[in-house]
Amino acid sequence: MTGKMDQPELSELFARHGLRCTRQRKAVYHALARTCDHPTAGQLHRQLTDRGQSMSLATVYNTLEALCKSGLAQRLSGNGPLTPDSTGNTSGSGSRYDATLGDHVHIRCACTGKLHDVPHGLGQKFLDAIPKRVLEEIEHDLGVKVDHLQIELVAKPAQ
Amino acid sequence: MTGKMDQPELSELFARHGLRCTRQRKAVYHALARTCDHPTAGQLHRQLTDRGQSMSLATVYNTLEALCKSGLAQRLSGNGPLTPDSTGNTSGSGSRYDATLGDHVHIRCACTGKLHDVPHGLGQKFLDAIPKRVLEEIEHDLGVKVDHLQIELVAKPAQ
DNA sequence: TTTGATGCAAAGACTTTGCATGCTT
DNA sequence: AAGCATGCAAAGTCTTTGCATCAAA
Repeated sequence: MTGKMDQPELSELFARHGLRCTRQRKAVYHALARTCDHPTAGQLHRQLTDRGQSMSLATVYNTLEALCKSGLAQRLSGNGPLTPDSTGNTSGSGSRYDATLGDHVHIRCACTGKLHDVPHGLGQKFLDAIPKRVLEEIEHDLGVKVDHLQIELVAKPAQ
Repeated sequence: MTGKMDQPELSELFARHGLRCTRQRKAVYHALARTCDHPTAGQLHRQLTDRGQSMSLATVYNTLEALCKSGLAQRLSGNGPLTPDSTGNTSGSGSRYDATLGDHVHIRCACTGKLHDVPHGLGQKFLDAIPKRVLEEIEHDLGVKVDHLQIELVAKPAQ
């Protein structure tokens, strides 16, 4: 799992991906890799500055873009619901980011727009059920090479 | 198919969904239902005004929200790539909208961020392959009710 | 030392909102 | 006639960019 990531490993990881290792990048990557919810740039920035980390919002954006370009993170579909939630937070808007590599399944709350990982075992069952044959057929018919899947279950709390 | 939608049908459809039938709403819905790519609000607005339809961008947004709330359209995950394409268009940014009801599969170009429907037959094969059992297991374990799936194949043109 | 990252602030894009006016029902 | 939709413009977010400064390699 990517959860436990201490300094030396991180600096190696960055080096392997051609990224300089700075305090800010370590902080952003660490914060991203540690959660299984999928924060927006703004949420990450608040989270980090609340913990005493000083860094500018622009740097969070730049860092996230660097991480995505180098393959250490991915940008997910953004838009949650349009309206601010009861606490006044506009929690749904803005792109969300994810440091988990490889295909996995997300679940989005239809009410709050929050995005989470489906626990690995369950998500894997889902992915395993997809026949490669169908994917190949789609690739062939449309003349494309499928790079990865993005699967989202939109769900409400059970009644 | 929803493609062929003329006036009287549209006014009935709106009425059934509790929406007033105005020139602008007909235009927006018609434009949305007619394509299988998934335009942003801005793209729709440009498309409509280019065809001589006069309407404000705010109305396009308001109309799309009304359509979504009444169940005639859905908002899709927005974010394509961050950078404007070669023609200077920032084609990827902004929410995309879809007038097709029910689950279906999208394909997104990893380069341009453009979103399209996977042709119905192929998409259906994909969806049919998902075992209900796994979905029920997820619902049970997480205590949720899955409303719908959002599946996106991120792909590049075949080499 | 060289090169790339950061911070700040400003610019830009996307989206929502308030209010007067007009149109559907 | 009543009430909702429209248009406009203004305000609010979210995101990117330019440039001077600073830090990693």
